[in-house]
Amino acid sequence: MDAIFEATIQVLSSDGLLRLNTTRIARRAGVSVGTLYQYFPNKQALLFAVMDQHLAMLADTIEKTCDGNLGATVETLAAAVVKAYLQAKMAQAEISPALYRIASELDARELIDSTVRRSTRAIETALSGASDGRFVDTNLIAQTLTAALYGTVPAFCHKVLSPADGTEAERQLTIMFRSYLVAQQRGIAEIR
Amino acid sequence: MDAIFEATIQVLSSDGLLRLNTTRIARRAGVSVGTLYQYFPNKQALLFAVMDQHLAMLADTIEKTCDGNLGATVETLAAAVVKAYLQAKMAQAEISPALYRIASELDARELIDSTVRRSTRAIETALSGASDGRFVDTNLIAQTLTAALYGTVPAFCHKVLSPADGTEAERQLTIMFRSYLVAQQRGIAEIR
Amino acid sequence: MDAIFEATIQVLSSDGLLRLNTTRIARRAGVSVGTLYQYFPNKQALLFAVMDQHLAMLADTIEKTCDGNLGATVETLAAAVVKAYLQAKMAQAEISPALYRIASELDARELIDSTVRRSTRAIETALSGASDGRFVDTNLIAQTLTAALYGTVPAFCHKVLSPADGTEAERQLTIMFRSYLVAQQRGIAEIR
Amino acid sequence: MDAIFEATIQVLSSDGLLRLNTTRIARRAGVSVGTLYQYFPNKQALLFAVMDQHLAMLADTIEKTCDGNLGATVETLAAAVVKAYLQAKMAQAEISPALYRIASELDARELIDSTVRRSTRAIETALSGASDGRFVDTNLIAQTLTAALYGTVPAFCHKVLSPADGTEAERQLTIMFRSYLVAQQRGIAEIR
DNA sequence: GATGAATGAGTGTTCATTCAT
DNA sequence: GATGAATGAACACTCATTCAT
Repeated sequence: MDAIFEATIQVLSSDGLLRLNTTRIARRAGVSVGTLYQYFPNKQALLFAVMDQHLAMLADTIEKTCDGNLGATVETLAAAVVKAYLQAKMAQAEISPALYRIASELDARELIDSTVRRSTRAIETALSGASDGRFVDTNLIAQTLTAALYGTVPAFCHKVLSPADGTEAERQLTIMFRSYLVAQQRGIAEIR
Repeated sequence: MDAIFEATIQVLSSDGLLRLNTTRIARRAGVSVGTLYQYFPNKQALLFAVMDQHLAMLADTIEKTCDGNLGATVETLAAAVVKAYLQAKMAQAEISPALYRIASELDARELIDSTVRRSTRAIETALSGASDGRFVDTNLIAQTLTAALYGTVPAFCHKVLSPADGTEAERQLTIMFRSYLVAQQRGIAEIR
Repeated sequence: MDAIFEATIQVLSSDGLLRLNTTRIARRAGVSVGTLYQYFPNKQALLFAVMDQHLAMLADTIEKTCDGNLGATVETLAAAVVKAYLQAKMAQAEISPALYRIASELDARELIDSTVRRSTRAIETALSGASDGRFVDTNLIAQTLTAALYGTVPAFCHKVLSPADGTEAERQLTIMFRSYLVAQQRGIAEIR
Repeated sequence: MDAIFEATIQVLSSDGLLRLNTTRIARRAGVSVGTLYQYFPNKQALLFAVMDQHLAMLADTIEKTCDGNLGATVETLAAAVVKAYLQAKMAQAEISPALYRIASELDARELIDSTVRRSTRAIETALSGASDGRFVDTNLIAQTLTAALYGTVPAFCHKVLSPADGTEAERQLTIMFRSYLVAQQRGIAEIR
């Protein structure tokens, strides 16, 4: 069962999306196709489940980080979120690129949206509760950060996956997010 | 020929990746499968060509924008790049999501990398030549901006595609890039 | 055990021949597949047994009716056989169409032949012992009646299943059989 | 194309319903599966088409015979219909039993009903126009004859298929139908 | 004796690709 | 150069049957 999850990732990573078929997954998992179909009604459902698990983990990570930084400064928050997200990604380094290949295969739109919405909400809440926070449109800012986070990291992917570059990526993203948030605060100040 | 390109995009948009087969593409293009195979050695090559066209256009856009802003301030540059990239994306609004679906299908890694590299180089050159520029690691900054640009926009995709939200996305991204660049400049100042 | 028989009929009636699989039968019968296979060596044997039961019942019905009408006139006999057969069929109205679907699935040829032979023999005996009987080829006539009986009723099937039409079918078949037998008797008379 | 029709019948006859799969049909027809699927959208459609062809031929036969015997006596009509139907069946001796196996596989109900209805209507018209005809309920009688014809012959099937027995079967059925019709006419006379 | 998870051969169907016309 | 019928390998999925518990 978990073996099937694991096998799906492995096959996807090593053989690619085109060679990802139920027989191969089953063989790699050390079971028969029949067994696979006893646990998942069809291929789509399996891929969906794998996606779901990964995305839920990412959203959890961000939520926990945000919850743990209520009352902190926005700079601290930005650093914490970037760090947590990157760590989560790197912990599943092999899975991640594979999943981006699945995502399109069938309608993960809903799934992704829900993950993004959870993260956006968590970040928004954290920004609202920041010790030094004050933003005109907290929701918009949260959306922007989420998009940048979820989008930029995969774009960085091959670089990010090696520890050294991961650290560098974290530094740059943190600087970017921090300066963006500060700019938005200053924006308010300027408006006043 | 261009009809085939066009048809590929259309089929992908309307029927999805799963129903994207050569017969359908040929029919939509108003030619026979045989004809299709006279222009492209195989399906992969066709998809590759379609991808290539789109990515080359994006890289061209960024290069032109960078070339056109040599000597400008980094703030002007940031705004110009964001604006140009978004405009290019929105001009091909229908194509874009379709292509992200293709990208995984076959090894577009190389193709994407080359596009990203072209853009990174162009941005790097522009930053070096900026009237107010001075950065410790211009290349790293250019990489970060490119990743954020190429990654964040698709993540924003469904929002970005409507003109109104497109404008908002542009504003936020511009703010983010500007503040990031300024922060990096200040970083140098602080180091001194 | 009887539950399995019952379940087979039910599944066949409600889900159709294509969805008739051992797992479904077992579940409907409230037992496990394993249990099913402890009573029947394979699916074929199960279907065979179900068929057998039904056909044996039909043959029994005809035999009993024939035995009970030894010495009666051929007209009485004809009426009695038609009535008995129709009653037996209608008593198992739901089963009957289902079984005709099974029949082809596996070699029920032998089974059906044996049933038909039993019925033919019973009818032949009854005709020979009829108070007013005298036929040139009793066996041929018995065969014809059996074929007409076993064949026509299913052909009538959807109509026959409603009581009203059942009565009408009975009337017509009785008339047909009676007049056929009388014609055969008259044939002998004419030959003399 | 006709080769596929032919192959379907052959496979059905020689290998049985259970071994009737598209691959086998294609191979026997001397084409590839792909070709088969270029002419028939799916297996069901193929079987349906084969059924349709056969049933339409039977209904045609009966209609033509009835049309050709307008104004004849009911006795002549009965003999003609039985003869024509048997000839049609025997001409396709191999097909016939095979098709009865298909019939149940999927919803041929409609198809069969339509054939039966066509035949019933033709017989009814012929009875109405018979030179010596006069029946209380022509439709009911036509229905009964159709059911007896369509039902009894297959029940006779293995016997009917050899010429000698075919002749005997024809004699008996003719006697049965003739006497049935005469009995119905007499019924009217008696009522008067 | 009962269970039901595991098996894997077998099925219907699709689709990239070829090649005779 | 254009065509599109033909191909057949490959896939998702089913289900009769087994066997360890």
